[in-house]
Formats: sequence, structure tokens, C-alpha cells
Amino acid sequence: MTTRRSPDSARRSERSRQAILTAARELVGETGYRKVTIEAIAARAGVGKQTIYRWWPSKGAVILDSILAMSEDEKGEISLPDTGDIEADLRLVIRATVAEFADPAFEAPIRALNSEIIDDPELAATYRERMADPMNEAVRRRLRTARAAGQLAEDADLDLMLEILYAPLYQRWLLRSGPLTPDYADALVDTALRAFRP
Amino acid sequence: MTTRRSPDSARRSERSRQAILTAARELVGETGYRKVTIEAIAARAGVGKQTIYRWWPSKGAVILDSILAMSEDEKGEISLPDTGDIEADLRLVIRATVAEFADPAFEAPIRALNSEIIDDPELAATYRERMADPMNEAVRRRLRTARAAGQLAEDADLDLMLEILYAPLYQRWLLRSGPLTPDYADALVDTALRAFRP
Amino acid sequence: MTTRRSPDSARRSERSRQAILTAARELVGETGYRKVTIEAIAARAGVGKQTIYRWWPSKGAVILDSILAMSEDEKGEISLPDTGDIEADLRLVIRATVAEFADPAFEAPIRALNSEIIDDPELAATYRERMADPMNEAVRRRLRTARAAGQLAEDADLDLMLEILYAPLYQRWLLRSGPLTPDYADALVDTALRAFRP
Amino acid sequence: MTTRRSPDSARRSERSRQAILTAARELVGETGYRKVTIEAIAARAGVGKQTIYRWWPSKGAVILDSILAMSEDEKGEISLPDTGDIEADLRLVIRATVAEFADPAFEAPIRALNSEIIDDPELAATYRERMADPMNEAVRRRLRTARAAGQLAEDADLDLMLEILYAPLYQRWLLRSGPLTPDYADALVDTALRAFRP
DNA sequence: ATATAAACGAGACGGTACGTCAGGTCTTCCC
DNA sequence: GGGAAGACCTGACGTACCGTCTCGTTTATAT
Repeated sequence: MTTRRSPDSARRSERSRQAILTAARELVGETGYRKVTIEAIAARAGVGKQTIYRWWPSKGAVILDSILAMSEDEKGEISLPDTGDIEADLRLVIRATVAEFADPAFEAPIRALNSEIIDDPELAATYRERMADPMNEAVRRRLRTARAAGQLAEDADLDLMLEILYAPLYQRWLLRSGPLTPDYADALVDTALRAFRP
Repeated sequence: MTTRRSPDSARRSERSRQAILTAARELVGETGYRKVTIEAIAARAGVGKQTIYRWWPSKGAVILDSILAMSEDEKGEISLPDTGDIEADLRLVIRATVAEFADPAFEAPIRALNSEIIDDPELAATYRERMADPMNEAVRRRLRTARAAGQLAEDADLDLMLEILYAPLYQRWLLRSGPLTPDYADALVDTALRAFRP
Repeated sequence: MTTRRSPDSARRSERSRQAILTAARELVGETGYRKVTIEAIAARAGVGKQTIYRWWPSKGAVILDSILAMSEDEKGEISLPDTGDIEADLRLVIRATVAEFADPAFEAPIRALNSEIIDDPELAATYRERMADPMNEAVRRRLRTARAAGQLAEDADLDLMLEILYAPLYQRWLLRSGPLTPDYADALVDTALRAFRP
Repeated sequence: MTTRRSPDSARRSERSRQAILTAARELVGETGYRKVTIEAIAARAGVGKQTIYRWWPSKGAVILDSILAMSEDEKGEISLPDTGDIEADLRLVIRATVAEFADPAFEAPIRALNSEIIDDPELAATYRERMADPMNEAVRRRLRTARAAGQLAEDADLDLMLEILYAPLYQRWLLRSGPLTPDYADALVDTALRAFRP
């Protein structure tokens, strides 16, 4: 395989594709999601509108792709540290998540994405498959190890535990209902562990 | 005080105000939030567009108001049952919340609201003040009683407990990442109580 | 009779009437006819819109009145000089008319008036009665004297002669199709006299 | 040269252009100039408003164009009859002009045009170039021939004579200050010839 | 190496909705 | 009880984008 990206068509211009995704990402960052228009993306990318409509079904899809393109560069297989100490490991990863959400550079695009996802179930599914699930799976693997090691209750529902760990974080960020601090991350980890300890 | 609602102006037509809020609510239910337009609201309400722009700064504000108007009719002071059994009481309220979220009649407007709130911090604040906070305060009161009765740990962080109870619910609903069932409600209550038990 | 002006109603506020006419005249001068609005007139005059609509049927009528109010202050009975030399007398009056049209202070309101008159026959009639006819009658009287004195042909059609004298002037001004100079005034007089000499 | 009309752009849709001009002409005839709106023109023409705004700067310009389009279809080179008898030839053309002005079909659009021209000097210039001047030039040519043939004074100012012939006509029509009859046409010709005879 | 067919940039098109503005009517409150 | 103030409904304004649809013009195989 020569290119990482499956070519939707042999003819497709990689040049244009990249220009569009870059333009989309930049515009979301600059003007906020709501104000981004297909016309602006096309203009910034130096591309005809038709070229966007040819390959993406909606504005949301373009923006989702532009964010995925960014985050997929880094990944490969995500995996958590496993020091044997589940508390320490979780604190690390939840603190990192908190920091990421607090980063203004992530703010605009991710907020854009969520805005789009809310009333587009199809987009929501794509998002889950390509962004949330891989991350969740990595954490789930670590939790499984911990459970096997007797650090969590034998019957612990790991999916629920995942939700307990991440949902409050997500809600605070989305609704701006409270600050996202390392202390808060730690409190979440403590609470989750208390709920699911053996 | 003769009217519940503070008149933004003595001149303001209550008739028009009601017609606008009703039209907004109906249209959100019928066509989905994204497709609702100011023009359609004005037309349905038999009102000039200017009358909307005169009193509301944005489409989101109209819709928020229309939903608040609906939910504020019912309230007065919200309060939870207090049977002395915190687990039973919480199950009741969380199950009710799950049911409410699952009700298609609530689906459209609340989803609309959240969509708008995501990138309008001001709207988000209004929403918190007038919808979320009163509800949260009611639950917080019940939790306080339970803590005083020794059913929860003395140092239990009740705000965090609130988040643990509601955020996973909210996330599942918003991202459609899982089913909302009575069992799920019970699982959340169990987990929260386990985490914060004495 | 205490006031010069017939009171449309005993109740009518002369104060408001004057303020409205003044505001109208000023606004026409400042912003040009097309951009004058009833709202602006009301605001400038410190008057409710209704007070204008109560007493005038249209914007054109207000403006016609405002111009008439100005020009009727000065008049009484208009009459031309009669030196016995019809050529000299006509040159004087036509030159004066040319000068008046060339005066930028008259430009805006009169242009406004004509603009309104073109497609409002009723307004046109009022204008003729109260502005054009008195002026025409004055000139016609002088021409009659000249004809009686044998300075014009016995069968001269004085109404036609009036048109020959004034229409070219009016047309040049309205369509801006040529300069309005004293020489032009003289040329018109010469031509008219040549056409109607005995 | 295959088409008479210079294409403002190769892209421009001649279909839309024609539809707009036709709709404009019809609407002016039906509802009067003042009440014609861009929206109505667009709707009648089956065209987006933007397509009008893209190619014309103002409502007046569209309507001027729509009238010009009509009158330019017929012309080519205008020329007057030359029977050798200047009086007969002028009577013919002035009578024709009178008849044209009296024709209700011309009434609405031409009145509309003049209404717009009064306070839009730019439009007035365009009007002169494309409608008035060609007509005037044709008459001026005929007058020149007559002067060369000794039927008019050697020093006759032909531009002035043109004004004497047409301005009274125009004024009567515009201000509705008198009837437009063949007799009136003849009287104008007689007067003009008397003023400029050798 | 050349033909051919797609994808491309450009941008006009018919539309929808925007947010603003003025018109003319109706209502409220003050003097 | 007239008049200022101004909210109301109406409807046009001119603009921004939508998504579709040609236009030539690359560009990249497939002869």
C-alpha cells in the first residue's frame, strides 16, 4: 500500500482534498463553526464548490473529516500506560483528557463537531467509530487488566465505569458548567474507583 | 403581583409574545430545530419579523424561551420525594429523567436547545440558571438530607455526585451512544451510592 | 380672521403643523427627495407619525405643502414690470427664472416636487393651481398688454407663447440637457418675440 | 458581428436577461412604476433576485434597459422624410410624436423613466445618449437640409429650434397641463417656423 | 504520444432566509 | 380628548449561501 488513504477514485486530486480539509480546519478555528460556509471553504482552498459537493455529503462531514485527518495522523494503536497501579494510570489519562479539553486549540473544532453530531445521527455514528471507540477501547483494555488483577470488583461493568469517568468531564466542557482542572480529574478517578473497587 | 412574567415593556403585546413562543415550540416539534426559521415562526404566529427581532437577539433565544415557557408552567418549587430511603428516592427520579429523555415529544426541542447552547455561552448560562439549576438544587437538597441521615459519606461532594448521576445519562442521550432504560437508571443510582456511601 | 391660514380644524396644533413643514423642507434640502421618509420628518419635527397621517394623505402632499408654505409667504399678487418695452420686461423675468432654477437652494425641493408630480395627477393639479397658474397669469397679463399695444400679433396665442418661453427652460433643467444661462434666457425671449411679432 | 448586444459576460444567460426585461416592462405597464419591485420582477421572470442585482445597479437601470430594449429593436438609423417641404415634414414628425405620447401603452414606462431620471443624473445621461440624442440628431439633419435650402434663416440655431418644437410637448405631457392634439402639433410647427424663417 | 474522459476552477443560476428598514395602523399614556 | 410616543403587521430591501448546473482547462490513464 503506497498511500495511507484509500483513494475514493484514482482520479481524485489529493491536492484539493488536503486544501479543503486544511481550509475547513482553519476556518473553524478562526470564525467558529456556525459561521463556516462551504463557499468560504472552497474560496480559501482555491477550489470549486463542486469539488466539495462531489466528495462530501454535508458541511458536517467535511468538518468531521478535517478533524479526523488531524487526529489520525498521530495515532496508530492507542494504548495506556500499565504500571500495575490502576489509580495512577487512570489519573494520568484523565488528567491528559482534561488538559486536552481545556486547550483552546481543540475547543473550536471539537465544539463544532459536537454541534453537528447532535442532530445528525449518521455523523454521530461515524464519529463514534473513528474517534470515540478507539479511545474507549484503549481504556477498556487497561480496566480489564486491572479487574483481572483484582483491583476492581469481579463483576464491574467496565462500560459503565468508562461513562462515569468521561461523561461528567464531557458535560462540564460542553455546557461550560464548571472548571476543568487536574483536581477535578483526580476526583473523578477516585470516585470511579470507589464505586467499582472489589 | 398580578402577572407572573415581568413585562419587558409596558407597551409589549403579550398576545404576540405568546403566539411567537407557541409557534416556535410547534415548529421545532414538526420540522426539527435546524430547519426552523425566524420567517416561519413569524408567519405561523401571525406576527411581523420585526416583532421577533425587537425582543429576542437570536433564534436560539426564542427557542430557549419557548421551551422554558413550557417547563416553567409546571413547576413552582420542584421537590423530590423523601421516603427516608435515598436509594428508592433516587431510583424514582433518575428513572423519571430517563423516561423523559426517551419521550419523543421532548426529543426535538431539547436537542434543539442543546445544539444552540454549544456555541453560545450566553445562552448556555441562561439555560443553566432557568432549567438545570432549579432541578439540580432539588436533588441536592435530597442528597443533603441523606448525608445528614448518615446514608452518604460525611465528606461526600454532592455536586460531584450529581454529575455522576446525570452526566452519563445526558451523554448517552446526546450522542446516542447507548439505550436509555430503567435498568440503566438503576445502575447509575447503584454506582453513585456505592461511590459515596459512608 | 385671526390667522392667515384656514384652520383645517379648530383643534389642530399650528405648532406641530409648522414644525412638520419646516422639517420636511430641511430634510429635502439635506438628503434629497428620494431619501426623505415620513418617519424622519416626524422625528425631526418632534411629532408622532400619526399627526402627519392625520392631516396629509401622502408624503408628496406634505412636501408640496412645505414648498408652497415657503413660496406663498412672499407673494400676495405677483406682477411683472411694465416699462412699455415687452422685450426688456420679458428678458428680466425669464433671466430671473433662469437664475432661480440655477440656484442650488431651489434645486432639491423643486426637483422633489416634480418627481412626485409625475405620477400623481392629483398632486399635479394642486401644484398647477397654487404655483404655476398664478405665475403664468402674471406673465399672461403682461403679454396681453403688449398685444393690445401692437407689440405682438393680433392673433397671437398667448398660452402657446407662454409655453414657448418656459417649457424649454423647464426641460433643460429637468433633464439637465443643457446649461441655463442669461444668454439662453435672452435667446428664448428673442425667439418667442420673433414667432409672435405682428 | 452576430449579435447586436454586447455580452456583458460570456457566461451571462440571455434567456434570463430577456425574461427580466420583459417582466419589468410588463409590470411597469400593469402596476405603474412606483409600485414595481425588484422582487416582483424576479418572480415574474422566474429568476433569482441576485441575477438582477448581478447585472443592474438599480431598479431604475433595469427599467431604463427594458424600455431601451423595446425601442432599440425598431430603429436602426432613424431618419425623417424629406419631401423638400420642411413644414409638411415637420408636421408629420411632430404629429407622430404627439400621437406616441398620447398612446397609453407608452404612457406608463416613459413616465416611469422620467420619474427616475429626475433625480439620477447618471441615468439621465444614459437616457439622453441612447434615446433622446439619436432622435434629435435625425430631426437636426432634416433642419440642416432645410436651412441649406433657404427655408430657414441662415443663422438659425437648430438646437434651440429643436427645443422649441419638443419642449412644450414634453412639458404638457409630463405635467398634464394641456391636451396633446394634432392641432397642437401643427401650432408648434407653425410657431417654430415663424420664429426661424429667413 | 496521443486521445479521451474524469475531475477540476470558476462562477452563473433559481432559490431561501437573513436582518433591516419604511410604510401605514393601532394602542397607550400624558398633558 | 388631542397628541407624542412607539409597538404592531406588512412587505421590500440588498446580501449571503445554498446546492445545481454548465463552462472551458488540466491531468492522468489507456490506448
